[in-house]
Amino acid sequence: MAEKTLDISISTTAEDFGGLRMTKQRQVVYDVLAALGREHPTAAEIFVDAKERMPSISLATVYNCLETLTGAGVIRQVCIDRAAARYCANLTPHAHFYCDCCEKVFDIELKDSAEATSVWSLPKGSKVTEMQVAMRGICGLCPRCRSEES
Amino acid sequence: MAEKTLDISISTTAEDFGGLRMTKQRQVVYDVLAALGREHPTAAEIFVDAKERMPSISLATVYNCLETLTGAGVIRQVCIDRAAARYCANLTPHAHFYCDCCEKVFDIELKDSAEATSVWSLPKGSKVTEMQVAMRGICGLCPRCRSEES
DNA sequence: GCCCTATTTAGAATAGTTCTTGATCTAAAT
DNA sequence: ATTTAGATCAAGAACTATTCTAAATAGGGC
Repeated sequence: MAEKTLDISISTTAEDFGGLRMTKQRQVVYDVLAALGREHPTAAEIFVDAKERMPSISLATVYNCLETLTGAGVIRQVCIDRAAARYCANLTPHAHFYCDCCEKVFDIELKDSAEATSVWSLPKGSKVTEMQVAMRGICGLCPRCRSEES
Repeated sequence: MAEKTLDISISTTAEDFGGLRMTKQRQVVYDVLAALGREHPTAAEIFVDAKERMPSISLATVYNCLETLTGAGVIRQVCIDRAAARYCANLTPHAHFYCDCCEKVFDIELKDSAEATSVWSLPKGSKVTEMQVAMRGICGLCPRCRSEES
């Protein structure tokens, strides 16, 4: 599977994206996250992989980069309960499903032409800028999780 | 506003609820949370109020009680990003809205006859046992937040 | 190349939460 | 009433994820 790094590196290497520089460290952090695909790694996990590509990088920098990239809207932070924050490069509107059985985090896509906020009765005049939807249960995808169902 | 403590104290004081004892401390923690209504206090905030009713109570006990009550399904834990966990005694299916302007947390009810998961394309065979929906934006409810809108 | 500022590094500090230990309480059995 | 076993509590230590701090470094504009 080719690494999905082009989106960002072509358009922003050594240039600005939203007023920020795409530094080597930020590029590495983004690349690592994109390479991990749908795995939703934590900062510590990203740090391990980033260190392979750039041994001098520090954990604080990984945190800084993740914050910068999140602020720039290039990646998303995913918080499930109070566990360590996870990150993903999938920017389509989607929810997260944590499987109690296999302990993985899955992306759940929005149904065709559905609107994530549509089932909620929001007060008039309110404006939603961000939405995080986290579900927990049994994914039913892997054999073990299928048998787990009562 | 009368304190909404009866639900639990009548049925469970000194008795079991789900195999657990409703101890004085658990009762106090529940009462404090219920009395705070829709304010979504943190453990530390609950601790302050609980100490007024029972000066000997400790923070660790507040944490223990909150965990126990959450596990028993009597209250809900609400996590928004990585901020301190908040708690609420409102058990109806609802989402949370954090207002960036007034920094309050509001309950958002489900629309009539709507299903919270209905907009998401869940994999076949999956089973959702819990769902947390957190929105962030401007509530538009108080005057300041109304003027905040562009 | 030099200067200015943004960024990085490493480690200390912090906040929220969990863990540990011994004390206390409760319910049930004696 | 006493004993016993197990659950719960209090206090503080420990832990974890994250943020902060200060000094070093890097990169773009001149």
